[in-house]
Amino acid sequence: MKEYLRERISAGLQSLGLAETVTPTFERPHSAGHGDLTTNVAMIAAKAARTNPRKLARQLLDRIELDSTLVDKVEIAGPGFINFRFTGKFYREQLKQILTKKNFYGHSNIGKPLKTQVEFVSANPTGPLTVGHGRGAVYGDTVARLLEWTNHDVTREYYFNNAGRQMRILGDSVRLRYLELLGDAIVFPDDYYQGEYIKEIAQRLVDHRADSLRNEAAEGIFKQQAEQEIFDDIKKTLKRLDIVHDVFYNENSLYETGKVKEVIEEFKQRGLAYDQDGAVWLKTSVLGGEKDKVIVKGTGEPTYRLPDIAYHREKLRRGFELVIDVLGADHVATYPDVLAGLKALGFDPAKIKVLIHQFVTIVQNGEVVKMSTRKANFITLDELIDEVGADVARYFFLMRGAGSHLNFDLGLAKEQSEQNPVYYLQYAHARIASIIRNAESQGIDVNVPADLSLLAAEEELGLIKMLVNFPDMVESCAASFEPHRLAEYLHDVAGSFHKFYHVHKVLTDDRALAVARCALCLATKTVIANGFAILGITAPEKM
RNA sequence: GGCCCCGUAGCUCAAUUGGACAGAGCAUCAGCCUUCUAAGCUGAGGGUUGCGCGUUCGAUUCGCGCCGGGGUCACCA
Repeated sequence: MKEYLRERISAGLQSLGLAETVTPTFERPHSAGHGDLTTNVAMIAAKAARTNPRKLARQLLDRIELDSTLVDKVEIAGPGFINFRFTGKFYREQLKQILTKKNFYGHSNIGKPLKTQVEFVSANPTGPLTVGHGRGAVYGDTVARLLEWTNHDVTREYYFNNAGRQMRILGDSVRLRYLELLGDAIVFPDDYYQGEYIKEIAQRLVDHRADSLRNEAAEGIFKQQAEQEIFDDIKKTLKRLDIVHDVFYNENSLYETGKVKEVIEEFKQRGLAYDQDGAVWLKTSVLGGEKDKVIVKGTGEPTYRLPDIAYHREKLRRGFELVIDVLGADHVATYPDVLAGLKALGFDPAKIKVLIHQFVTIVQNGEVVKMSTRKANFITLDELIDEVGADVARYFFLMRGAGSHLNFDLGLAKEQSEQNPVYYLQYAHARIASIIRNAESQGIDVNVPADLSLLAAEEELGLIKMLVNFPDMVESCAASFEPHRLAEYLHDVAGSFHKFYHVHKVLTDDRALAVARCALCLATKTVIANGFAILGITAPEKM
């Protein structure tokens, strides 16, 4: 429809000699009184046309012809908006599309499919996932789902590092707890992992291996055991939220295959790296950065920058045309160096989109809880899911924009879980399912073609119009990586449905009308279910 | 101090990416179940969109300057 109007309006502008000044755009007015679609071309072009917007709009409309079976009414309103209202026929056709396409309604083939990677979570296996990780996990997964619905080929990837200082400390933390359980007197350093889970891992080692590990090194069995158990837990937690990664990429492999070394060599060859004070420096200052940065320390160990650049180079070498990194706000400062480094190596950084989500502030009993894995001061994602369930947890993280610093009051989340917005949506779905069951038990065949022209009431048309927006909604949410707008939209759909439900009885004695309303119910159910599929929320048949 | 996010109803957050009267939920108050699920619906109150300039037909949205909160600026990841 937009395409049709765009073509018509463009033709009109052409004949007025204004085709160069403006390309028409259309949007849905928020007020129903302003029609179904609106354009502001007349206001934008008015200056160049040396006339006032309303006059220009009039001239424009006089020069074009519109298909009256699609467009019911055109109005010039306000400062110069042109409002279009579509015919019932047009909407009935759209409604049929929903009923025909079912699970696929909202899938779009627009744009060329890109081989896409979404990297998210990527927490090192030093402890359980926290509520803080939850936001990135759910956000990343939902962005991946949106991209799948817009026909991209998506790989979900988890990047981790099982070497390095933190993992060494993790292994030694387990070793000390193990010795403690054996009755040895130990000194447990403050900067070691304080969590209970460390003791549990140590306990299992005692159970299975008794005191046979007394002289083992921290980096051996202790670290391995910890890594494995913690990783298993992380995967289990993610699975509860219906998040499954396709690839777990180990940072270490970049060293083993010589990729890291290659990158250093190449930087040096290009004159972008140099030795100084025993370290290797990258000339980030000539790549747009403020100052040069160290990529290999005096100890011979690289800083995070180097493997990150090597990793992203591999991403692009693996053929990904779109690479999405989902990062927490604490990583904002890290990616410019990585992108600059890639550009210097001859890769196109525009293929990489970095999505930053702000932190979740945890509030408990009116106090802000500072989370730290090492200090074991955290609320785990598992605890949250135990309390409120996976659907509420997912919805909670998705209902706000990624850029908002959201406050999470755990007590409130528990209290409100019975009255959580997600139930409002699920209730609409369950309600429809129930109506359809009743219809079938009354012998109404809900699948026969209905006379949709019977749906003429305000609440019916309002609902239909809402439903028809779904594909556009999916597309624009995917394009802007903003799942929260889909959540808002579904909330509105549910609202429209509940209103319709209260005003009109679906299963009336008028059989033809009942069938038509059932069709509307089924279409609504489809849109809600498809929206839930994108958000990763279950669509209950009963509540 | 430099850079990045944020500041909207009592609280938590939206606002179609510059559009028409700034909207939801929670909380408060008043109504609606002998009708398909009341986890629902209807109505009321609640706002100088942190403050001040500017850009233009039009600003919550863009620019500049303040104020306040968070993050980040390592040979830590």
